[in-house]
Amino acid sequence: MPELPEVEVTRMGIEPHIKAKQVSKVIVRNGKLRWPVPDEVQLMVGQNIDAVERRAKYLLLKTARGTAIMHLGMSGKLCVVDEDEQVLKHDHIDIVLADGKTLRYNDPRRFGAMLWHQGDVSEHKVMKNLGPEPFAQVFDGQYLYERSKGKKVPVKQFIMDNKIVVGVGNIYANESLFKAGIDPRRAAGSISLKRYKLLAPIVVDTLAKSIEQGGTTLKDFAGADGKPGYFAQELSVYGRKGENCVSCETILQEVRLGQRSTVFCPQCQR
DNA sequence: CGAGGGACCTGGTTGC
DNA sequence: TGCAACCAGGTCCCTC
Repeated sequence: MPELPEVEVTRMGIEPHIKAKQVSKVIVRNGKLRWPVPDEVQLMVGQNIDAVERRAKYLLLKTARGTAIMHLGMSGKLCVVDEDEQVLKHDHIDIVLADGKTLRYNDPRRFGAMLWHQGDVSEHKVMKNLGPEPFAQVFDGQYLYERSKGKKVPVKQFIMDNKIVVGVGNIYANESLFKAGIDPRRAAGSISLKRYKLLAPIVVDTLAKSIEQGGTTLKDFAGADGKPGYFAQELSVYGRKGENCVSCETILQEVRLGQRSTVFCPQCQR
């Protein structure tokens, strides 16, 4: 998937095409996503899309009647196409607009979701337990340090925990820990305030830089306009197991933490 | 409560 | 070339 930068790049890409537009039809070709797509999504029909927001890796399409909550899972994509654009394999949902454009959701693995919520979205079950946005004021080294106290979980899993901070996926967790010089296997609770004060802004900068560059292009990500992201060129450790550390030339090692591949430099990261 | 693992899916790559 | 095994950006949910 799309990690947070990819979701934000998607949001920025689709917003100008769908904001303030009226929905004329919602076509659900295959509603078997992570959760069944509820019939309530039809409540969008006739409504205007008032806002296109993001919370964590969820995209929120707000209307007066309720909010469509969308998640891209591991392989989801949203593109704006003409209504009569040929339907391809895995094009599961169309949100057709009155101006002839369509927001089209494609997701081979179907780990993504489309849900509907009336009222305050932050109360929805997928939203209510989320930690702060990395770009929020409260997210800093002090915050991470306080939350990490007593935790034995490896620091990489700690920063990927959505209850701690949202939006830090596998790529950016690997990259941020490398830049901060922290061994991803270390117990979260054993890391000093000083090091968390180094790490927090690095996480923020890494995500921000990736957003600026249009996300990271991996197997199947492209922005809403179909253009690939350029952040992949910036990756120091992710996907580079067995290659040389960009800083000290040591061979990068891989371990699995929480069943996720974790690449690090045993020399630079302590 | 925390830690650990399976589950959900398809498709691309790797290795025999 | 064929086919099985393994891997992938996420996150929920179960058991211990």
